[in-house]
This record gives sequence, structure tokens and C-alpha cells, in this order.
Amino acid sequence: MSVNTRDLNDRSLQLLKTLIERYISEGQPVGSRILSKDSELKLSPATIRNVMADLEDLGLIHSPHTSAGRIPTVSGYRLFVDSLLTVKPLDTTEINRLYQGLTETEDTHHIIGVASRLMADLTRMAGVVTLPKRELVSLRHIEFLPLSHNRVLVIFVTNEQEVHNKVILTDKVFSANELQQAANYLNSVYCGQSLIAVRTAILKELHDDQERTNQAMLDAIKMAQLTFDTNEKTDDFVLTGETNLMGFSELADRNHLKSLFEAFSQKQDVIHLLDQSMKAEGVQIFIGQESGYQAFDQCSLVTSSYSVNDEIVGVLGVIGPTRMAYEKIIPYVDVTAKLLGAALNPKTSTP
Amino acid sequence: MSVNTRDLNDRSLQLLKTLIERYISEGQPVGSRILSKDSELKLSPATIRNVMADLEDLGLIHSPHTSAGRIPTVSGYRLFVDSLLTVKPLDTTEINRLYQGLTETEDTHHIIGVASRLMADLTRMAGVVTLPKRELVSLRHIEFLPLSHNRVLVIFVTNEQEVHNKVILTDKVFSANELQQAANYLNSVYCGQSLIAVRTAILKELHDDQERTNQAMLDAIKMAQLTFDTNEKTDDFVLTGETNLMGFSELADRNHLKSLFEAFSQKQDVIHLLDQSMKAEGVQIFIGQESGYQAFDQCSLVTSSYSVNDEIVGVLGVIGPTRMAYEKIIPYVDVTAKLLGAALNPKTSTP
DNA sequence: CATTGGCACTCTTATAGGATGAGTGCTAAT
DNA sequence: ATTAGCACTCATCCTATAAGAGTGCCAATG
Repeated sequence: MSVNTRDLNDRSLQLLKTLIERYISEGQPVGSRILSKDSELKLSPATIRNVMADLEDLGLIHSPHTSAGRIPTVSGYRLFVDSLLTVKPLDTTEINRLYQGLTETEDTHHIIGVASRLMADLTRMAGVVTLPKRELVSLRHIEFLPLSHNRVLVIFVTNEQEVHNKVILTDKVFSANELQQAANYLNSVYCGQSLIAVRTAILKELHDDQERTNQAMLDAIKMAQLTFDTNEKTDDFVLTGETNLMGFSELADRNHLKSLFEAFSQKQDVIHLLDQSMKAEGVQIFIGQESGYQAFDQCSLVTSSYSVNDEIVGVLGVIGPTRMAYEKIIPYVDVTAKLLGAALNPKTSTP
Repeated sequence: MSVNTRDLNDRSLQLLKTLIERYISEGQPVGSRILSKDSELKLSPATIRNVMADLEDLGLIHSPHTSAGRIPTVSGYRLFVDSLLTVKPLDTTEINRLYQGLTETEDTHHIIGVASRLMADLTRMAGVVTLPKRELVSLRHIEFLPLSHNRVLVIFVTNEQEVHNKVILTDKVFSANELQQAANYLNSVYCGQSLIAVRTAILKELHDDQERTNQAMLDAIKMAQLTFDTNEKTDDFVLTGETNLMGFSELADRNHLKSLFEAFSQKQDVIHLLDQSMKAEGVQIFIGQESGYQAFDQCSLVTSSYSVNDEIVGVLGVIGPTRMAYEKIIPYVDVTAKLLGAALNPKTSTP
């Protein structure tokens, strides 16, 4: 299915590369004449036509109609980004701009928003950043407030200053005092630990010492268990610059645009797609239909996971038309991911 | 500038009404022939042409070009919605659908989201709902957590279960214990009062009894003052169904659509516009350029403020093309506003 | 005198034809 | 293996033309 560089000689690869570069920069199907002039190789259009025919047979390029020149296919782009791309390192001024923006505040949510906006502005496409995975942050403080009946409002603070809240349903009705005690207990025991550590510790407590611990502690543990229950819908992202995508002619079709924006507002497809990048470190690229979601057929997505303390906690990326300047977008995404990870690192945020 | 019903005889008004109704339902410029058949009046196209010429002179309709029919101008729509409109009461099934949706949960933010989505789905346009004004809710609980230096994280709960947080900068560095005391004091004194009452009480305290109160209380008051400082950016709204707007041919132009969606994501224009409806009760309508924002030139906005305990706390509305079925949209907005107000009423939410 | 039928006029839309140019594939020559 | 040449295909652009919708105006009408 996919084509390897070994299937082609150097000349063909060279021509494919210039063709794609040309198409990316100009947006027009590239013909043999142009390619003949554009490439270093001194070849006549006729020769180039032969090569192009081969490339077309391999499914790397195709022409929209008989007299049009060629444009890259998904496989063509794939081969290009995997093997032919010469990534351009970022300008120091641009790195600085990113750095400045990301370190101007300490509020996580705000930083995420800035990261998204910076990528969108710099690339003139859409920027997206997932919120950091909650499990990997540490518990700072927890608090319970009684609501009606057996409903309890839990407020907990993670890291420095991120406030979360959730309503849980308890087995029995607690008084404000009992809740206060439970909170005190949990704060004294689990404060400073990561949420994932808290969860495992709590499960252990629940199963091991059912009898030994006193009732108040048990209640506290039970409430904590309800609070830090898994499969939470913490999955969310900040998307910026969607409107930039409206400028691209390849996405101009109303229906395409509509389904794209519907995917954005329904969020789930985007989340699934971003989740796939969560598994690996470094930059990943989804080109056109590779994503598997029809709404993104005409789009490419360049993503990178970002890490805090060497642990992957989220994903960010840029969404644009398949015809994007990968050699510039990739470093943008890469650098933003690294700077974001650094900016979120609690060690650097406490002076 | 604007035209009154007195400037026109009944027949002209009747014809204007049918013309606009026809245009709204069909989307095509309406000619004299069609109007002759469509209206109750037994008039020949020629007569109608004369009337139409008068209506055009008054600026109520205009024709896009010589041989097209007429379409309403903004003034035409204005006269129509103000004086000619026969509002259709809502179906009970639709009222039920709204009611069901709005009462299925007690979480304010969720209810707001549901209201927005329901309006968007029912009208097939965009629905928008502002978050309720914070001042008019009552304080349930407040809590301070020390951050680095003199930064303090304030968490406060309003009504039943809405959690807000804010970072304030204090004059001096407080210990966790001092902060706890301050919170205790504030909770004991101000719990249950509306935020606006809290604020005025605090200002009074600050000015009156600088000397009398002890230091701990004074610190608490100062922190509360920082917390409930005015001109907060609580202004926010939930917008749903924007993508519905992509279907309308009158908004099909890429640049129009782009600036519209940019206005949506920048939020401020929408906020300003919605704020204007905050002043009055009941349904208000902005037609086309009346809004004063270029992005909404081709749009109409039907809004209504919504109230809790007879106090206006927010605004909701529907955004669509000027050519919208006002007679249906108005009751939708009206009813949703009333049901939302009822759903948010804390009296009904505590059993 | 309001209403109407008739008619010339305007302007959009659709359609077809023709010219142009870009680009290809193939073949034969180098 | 490379290249020049040539026939061929299409998209695009322009033009002309016809059809149709709707108007404005005027003279006729009840």
C-alpha cells in the first residue's frame, strides 16, 4: 500500500520532492514544463513526463484532469514528509515569541490557551491543545460541601492553583462536620501525591483494611474514591484560529466546511484523533484521509505530545489543509510542545 | 428615518406583509404577479406595481436589479416585526421538549448549555445564552489557599453548587492558618447573602470601622474585597449551532462567514450586543445592520432577557439570517427565556 | 380617478459555440 | 536513455444569443 523510497530512483524522488514543494507553495497543479525549469536536473519536459507517469502509476501523484499537471496524493505527501522533507529550524525571534507568550503567566488553562493561539497565529491555521491529563497532576487540597440529600459537592485543587469540582452521591447523608473531618483526613494523608497515586492508594485502602480503619476514615476514603473515579471526561481541548481555515480554497466547499466545523464543536472526533498521538512522543502527522474521519479528509493534522517531568500529559497540534508547509509547521509544533511542557513544569514555576 | 404604520394605508401594509412573508418562506425576490395571486386582495399586477413603487420610495423594499422582484429592506423588516407580525404560539409538544430539557439537571452551567442547544436545534439557527450575572447569586462558601508569595487562591461557591475561583494579590503574606480564620469569619458572617449585598457590606465595613475591628477581621474583609471586586469579566456566553448558519445562502459568502465566525470566537461583539438586551424585559430584535456590527450585517438577532426571582440575570437569543421566520422564532426565544428563568430559580431546585 | 391591460425595456440566467492555452501521451529520431 | 514533435484532451474564457422574469409607463376602462 505505502511506497518506500527504495521503490524509486533518486531522480524520481528528487522530482517528486520539487513537485510537492512547488505545489505546496503555489497551490496549482504542476506540469512537466514547470518542473523541468524548477528542478536542478537538466531534463526536458518530455523526460519528466515519463517520470511523472511512473509516479502516477505508483499512486504518488495524480492529475485532476487531462490537461492539468499533477498534484500529490496522500501517499505522495506521506512519502514526502517521511523521507524527503527538509525541516527548517525555527527563527530565534519566533522561538522567543513562543517562549515569551508561554511564560507570561502561571495559570495552566491560560497557558494552554496561549499555546493554541500562538500556533494558530504563527501558522495561520488552526491550533489545538488538549488540557493536561488530570491523573498526572498532584493533589493540593480537597474540600466537601453538603448539598441536598446525599449529594456532596467536592472541590479539589491540583498543582498550584487549578480548581476542579464534581458532585458525588454518597451512601448516606453526612453533616457538614463529618465532611470537614473527611476532608481534613484526606488532606493530611494524600496532599502532594499525584492523582493516580491517590487513586491506587485509595483502592488499596478500600480492599485491604475494610475492618481496621475507623468509620470516619472509611467514609473519607469512599468519598475520595467517588471523586477520583476513573473514566472521567477530562478530555477537552482548546481550539483557536478555526476561522483561518475558511480562507483556504481547498476547504471552500460549504458542506466540507460545515462538517469540519461540526466536528470541531462536537469535539469527539478531534479528541479521538488527538488521543492517538498521546501514545507516542514527538511529532506525528495525519495526512488527508489517513485520519479516518471524513470531516478531515481535506485536512492534515500535525501533532506532538507534550510532557511534564518526562511524562506525556497532553497533545497539541495544528490543523490545516493537506497542502501545508510541513517543513515549517513541524518545527512549530515540535517547539511549542517542548516549550509548553517546560512552561507547565511546576519546578520552574516556583521561584 | 423609520416608517410608521400611519404613513401607509391598510392595503399597502397588507401587501408589504404578504410580500415579506412570501420572501421569508421562499427566499426569492417577490414580483407583482406572485403578490397579486398570493394576497387576499383582488388586484392586478399593475396596481400592485404602483403600490410597490410607493413602498420602495419609503425605503421598505428594494429590488436587487431591474427585473427581479422586491425584497424587504431593514426598515421593511422593522415595520413588519413591530406592527404586522402575527406571532404563532408554540406547540405544546415543543414547549414540553423545552421544559423536559431544562429541568433534567440542576447544574447551572449545564442548563445554560441545554437551553442554547435546544434553541439551536428547534430553530435550526444558532442559539446563545449568557451565563447568569454573578452578582445576583448568593454566597454559599468561601475558602482561601496560599500560593507562592502574597498570592492567594480564592475558591467560592455560589447558590447550590457553582464553584468559582480567582487568584488575588494580598498586601502581606498570610499563613494557611490565618487564611483559614479569615475564611471562617467570612463564611459565618456573609454566607447566604447575595454577592451584591456582600460587596456593599464589605465596602461599608472597610470605610466605617477601620479602627474598631480587629486585625484578623480586617484582613478577611480586605481579601473579600479583592475577591468580589467589580468589573469582573464574568461576561460569557454559550453559543451552539453556529454551523447551522453555514447552510443559509445569504451568509454563503466566504468573507462574510469568516467575519461572522471571527466575531463569535472573539466574543466581545456578541457580548456587547447581548448586553443591550440586558436592560429591558421581554423580546428584543436586532435586524441586519441595526446591530451596528458589520459581522452581523446579514443577520438578525432575537433576544430576551431571563430573570430569576423577578431580577434580570442574563440574556439568551437566536442568531440567524435576516430572512428568518420571526413569527416562530420570537415565541421560541420568549418561552425559552421564561422556562430557563424558572429552571434556574433556586426555590424550585430545592425540594 | 383608481384600476387595469398592454407594451417596450432592462437585466439575469442559461446555453452553445469557438478560440486559447496548458498539459499530456505517444512515437520516432538522436 | 533522452528528447523533439505532434495529435489530442480539457478547462477556461469570451461572445453571442435566446428565454424569461419583472418593471415602468401609458392609455384605456369602469
